[in-house]
Amino acid sequence: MTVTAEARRAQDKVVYNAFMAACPTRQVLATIADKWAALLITALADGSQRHSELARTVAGVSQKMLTQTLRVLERDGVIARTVTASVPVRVDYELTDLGESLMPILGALKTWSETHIREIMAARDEYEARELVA
Amino acid sequence: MTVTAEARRAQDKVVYNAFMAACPTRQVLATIADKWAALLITALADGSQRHSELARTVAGVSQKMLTQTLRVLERDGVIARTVTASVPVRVDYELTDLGESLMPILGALKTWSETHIREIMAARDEYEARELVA
DNA sequence: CGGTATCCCGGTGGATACTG
DNA sequence: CAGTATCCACCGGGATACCG
Repeated sequence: MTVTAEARRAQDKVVYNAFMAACPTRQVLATIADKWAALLITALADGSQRHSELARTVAGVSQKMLTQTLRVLERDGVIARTVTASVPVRVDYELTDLGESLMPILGALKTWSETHIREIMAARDEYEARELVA
Repeated sequence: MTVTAEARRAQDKVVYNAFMAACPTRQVLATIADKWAALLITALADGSQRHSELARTVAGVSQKMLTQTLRVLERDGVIARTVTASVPVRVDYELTDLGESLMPILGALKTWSETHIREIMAARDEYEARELVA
């Protein structure tokens, strides 16, 4: 019965969406685990930086993504944006307490990554090697 | 001078790419922080599961993304795939030692998320409120 | 200086159908 | 059951140009 199958899938989707929306970890990952966020947070761990400083610190980020990512982090209360009305304008970004509290986790992740990256690379090489046989 | 500006940007890009490729944390985030990976790893934390079990546990994932994500995790040595040649075929997935070693971090992330999700939500609401004024 | 606005390409990921 | 293949809509994100 096609109709009920479709209905079932639609229902699954609703349940799934509710699940996704409710899952705090997903929310947090969505905020801090995208292409630039973790890098920016880490960059700000050492102290506040101006927009242009961040652009240099996190080399390779485009204007657009820098601003966009900063907005999301500001929106979620991880960083604070301070505008100083001078000529030219000066904008500083710094971690909030919430942002600071994230550092231990990012630190642990960094440590784990540096410790295990070789294993991962080795696993990849091995996997590639097996692929060549097939 | 347009030429040098372009050359500069190209050079920045090379430096950036090298930086990205060399950064272990980025590699790890690319592996575990995508839409489904963290969910799958967490699902396997309680013990091995079959392909179809995972599909049910992580409700909402498509066949394609389930298989694709499992492949990446297998490739990076985070999970192990075991095929039992029977009829029908049986495929089990389980965490490797490397995958297990990831759990404390994922656990910490989960704890942090559950602890601070309210603050994040509050920050968002406040941000939205400010937006309305402007 | 610190942004917006616009264009557009490529990759992500969902839906569907088919295979061993 | 587990996986592959195809098609396609969507949007992430880079390049560029323009504003306050």
